[in-house]
Amino acid sequence: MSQNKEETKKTRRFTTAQIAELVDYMSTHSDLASGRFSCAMGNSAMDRQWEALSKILEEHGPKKTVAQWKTVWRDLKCKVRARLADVNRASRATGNTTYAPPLTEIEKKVLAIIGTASAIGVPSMEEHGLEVAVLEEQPIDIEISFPLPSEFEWIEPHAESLPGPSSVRNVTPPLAQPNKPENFLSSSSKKRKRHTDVEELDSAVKLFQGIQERQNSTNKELATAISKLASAQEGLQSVASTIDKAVAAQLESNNLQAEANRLQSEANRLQTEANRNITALLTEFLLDRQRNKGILSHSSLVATFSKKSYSSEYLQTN
DNA sequence: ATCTATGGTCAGTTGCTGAC
DNA sequence: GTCAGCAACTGACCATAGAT
Repeated sequence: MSQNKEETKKTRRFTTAQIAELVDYMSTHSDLASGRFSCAMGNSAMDRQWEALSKILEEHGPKKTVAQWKTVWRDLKCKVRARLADVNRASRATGNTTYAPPLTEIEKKVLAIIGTASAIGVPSMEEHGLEVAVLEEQPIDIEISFPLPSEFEWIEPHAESLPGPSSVRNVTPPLAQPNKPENFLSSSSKKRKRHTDVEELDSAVKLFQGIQERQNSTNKELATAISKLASAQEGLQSVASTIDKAVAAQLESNNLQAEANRLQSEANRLQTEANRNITALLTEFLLDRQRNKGILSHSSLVATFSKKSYSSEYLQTN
């Protein structure tokens, strides 16, 4: 029993220094914070970053496994969202009976990170033209992303469920709501509290801006690499075209060589046949001369050739 | 080519346990 | 008593295979 208890013994608590280090690391590694790498081999790259992060965190407190640090990060994000919900709830409450302490610097940083990663998407996957909207609307987006009392809820006419992540769908309609009386939220104290919330979130947005600037720099490097790759591909296409032409020329050469070989073979055959005929004629001529006792005349030679159906033209041309 | 079902993975949430 | 640690559960997303 005690052994079983020893197996399930919890590891020592993490320190504030470790949390600060964890949040700092996540603020500069948005892909890791969101858990989604958009590049090839994304899982292995993420594992390597988690390993590197766990080694960094070991230097500031108790040692934990990568899985444990993943859980810590997940729980941290969840708690920060809950804290922000508390702050918003307190700011909306009437009667000044509820109080929620303002967000700490660490919580603001976490909010900036998860705001970029889950509320509005991963910066590395941003679309053209999205940047301005993100920077300007981020505070409002977070401000209104928690349940409002029923009298404040704005119902979209013919509202339909939208596809996409729940975090996106939870984004409530704009503050300027049509057909709603202006004085629903018009008390001065509520305005002051809201203003304070916006100021707090402004600092979080500034953190996000820093992250996004780094991301933009990375994107520029990526674009340069892609451009180099494209020029290299053009060079390869030129080489491939040259190789195609060389192959076609070689094939044509092979065809011509085959035709030449065929003609040579035909010529050899004709030459062999002519040699054979000439040999036969000479043999017969010599036998005739032997029979005529050495008497050789031009008329007898022509007669011999004529008998064998060979004309004088043939002898002249061959 | 498009649609649908299925399985895997991961984030978020909740509730309980135990360290501090 | 507080809160980190942990397990279980749920839902969203994605890739893939099979059907149409």
